Amino acid sequence: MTKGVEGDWVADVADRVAEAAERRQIIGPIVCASGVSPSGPIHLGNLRELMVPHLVADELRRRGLPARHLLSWDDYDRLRKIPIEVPPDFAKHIGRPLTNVPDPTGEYENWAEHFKVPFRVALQRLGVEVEEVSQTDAYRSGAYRVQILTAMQHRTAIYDILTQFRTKNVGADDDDQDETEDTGPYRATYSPYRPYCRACGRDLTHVTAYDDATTELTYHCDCGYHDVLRLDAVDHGKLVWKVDWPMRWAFEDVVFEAGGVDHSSPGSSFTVGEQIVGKVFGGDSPEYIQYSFVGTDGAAKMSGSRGSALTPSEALGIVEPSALRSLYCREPRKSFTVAFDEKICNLYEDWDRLVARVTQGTGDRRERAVYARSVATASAPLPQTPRVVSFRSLASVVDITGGDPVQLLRIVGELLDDPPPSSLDEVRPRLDCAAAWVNGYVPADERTQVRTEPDLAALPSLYPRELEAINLLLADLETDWDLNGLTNLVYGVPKRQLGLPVEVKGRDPELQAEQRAFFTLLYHLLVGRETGPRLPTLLLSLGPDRIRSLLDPPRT
RNA sequence: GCGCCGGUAGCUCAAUUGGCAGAGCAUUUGACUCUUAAUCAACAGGUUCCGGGUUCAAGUCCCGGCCGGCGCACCA
Repeated sequence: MTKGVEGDWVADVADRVAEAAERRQIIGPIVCASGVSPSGPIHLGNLRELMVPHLVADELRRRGLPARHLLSWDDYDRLRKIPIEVPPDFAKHIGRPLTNVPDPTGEYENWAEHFKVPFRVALQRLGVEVEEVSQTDAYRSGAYRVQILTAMQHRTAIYDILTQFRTKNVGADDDDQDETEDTGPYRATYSPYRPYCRACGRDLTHVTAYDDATTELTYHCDCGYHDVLRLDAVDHGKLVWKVDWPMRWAFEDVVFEAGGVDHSSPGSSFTVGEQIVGKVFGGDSPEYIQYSFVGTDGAAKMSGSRGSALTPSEALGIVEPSALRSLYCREPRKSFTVAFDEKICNLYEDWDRLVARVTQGTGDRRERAVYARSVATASAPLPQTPRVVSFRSLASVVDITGGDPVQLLRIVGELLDDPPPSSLDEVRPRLDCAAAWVNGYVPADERTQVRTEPDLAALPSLYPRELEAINLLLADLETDWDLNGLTNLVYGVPKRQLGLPVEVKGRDPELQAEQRAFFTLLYHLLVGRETGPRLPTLLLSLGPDRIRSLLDPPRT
């Protein structure tokens, strides 16, 4: 057996899962399952639903144990609500399966696909390999027909299990004692199977009768339609969630699955499912761990149906895949946030520090584990930025150069040691992340905006002394066109105006005041603000022509 | 009502199977021709929420509280 990674929760869970697989005498690959409803943008919280089983499956594979990672798309779920940006007439689709609702943008074949596609791309970039199962396909093809009939046979038992956990009285208000004696009105007609109406396609249906002998199910729909289905022949509905989930455990022989806290509370789907899988489907419940929400910034939870939810694709636009993976290596029970604001710099610093410690051999066990799981999967390494420049620096450089490739290459060369980069590809993808972040997430008033036109209001009214300073600057602008030369030049101009030799150092108050005034003048004329990036860097990135056009425009 | 997570330096958080409580930012001091969240070095910073218990040893494990966050209760 190959050796896996040790020293973290993933290894512990993998131990448990491997033992369970052996105990259950599973032959063939160990199934780790994820389930996602593509009802809205699939956000960074949902990604944890994938990443936790992924890491476990990946650890099993590292140990040489075959593992499958299933992604069940809950795309046969009903459309529940429509986001504000969608045309209101989509309300008519509420109650229909997500795969039966058109994509509002018209881009993809249906509503579900619209959200699946970008998520798939993100998974691929993160090195997460899954086998997708569409619940729509599974239900419609009759794959679960036997399980549905089984559930209907045991519908009263299912009702009683559900009742056991109920704390809110719905039917008769007896006390909690005699659930099995419950004869409330719901028990007699309870159906764990919910048909989609064959007239209107929605699930506003009410099951009124079921005949065990013929498997004939009678329902009526709020649309006015009445109908009878034979469940052993017709596939036009699904099991309710709390039954559907354990059914899949049995159907797929799931050995590991993770769930959010909302599924893990008592009376919620997992605790209920644990009983149903055994009593109804004769299967085992999977090894299970719960995970907490992933937020952005301070928000502890993101709602999938709000516009503010940020997705893995959006995150991957600004965070390198390995750095993002490293976040999901944290204890699943602990919630964390992904920074889209300026804290993203800390995120990168933490990641760079971790990489440095591990590659220098000073990292501890846990750090080595996080590193190992972040930079590669059992099957392949993830792409890395070849030469590391701090994200903060890159963002700043992108900001002041406006992304100009020539300027970028030169300044990045200044930031790197030893051999200068031959191409910007050496700092990609991080450079692209920094650019995307600056352009997409930094508020306009925090960005450096170089004037596009010279300040014609200010230029003519400059004091002679200010004009002189600018002329001194422009006269020697290209004499030493590099960071050092420009540094000496900008600091030297005020010295020359004061009649001081340019070599003087030290802190003459008069000189300092003069320098400050000069800098402020330049900032006003170049970027229209009191301050800005370090002047030498700024000048370097603007280039002589641009500087001249802003400081010494051709008079007309 | 039930469940989960958290409470550690001024702030944000680390701390592996129990093993000398640690970083970043901020503060202070010094250096940098110095203006921007693109420097460097050093000093300082603690009753780990409270009360018990187990242990040679507890931030960590157990019991009981307090405070905060999130979730669940026949919706998927």
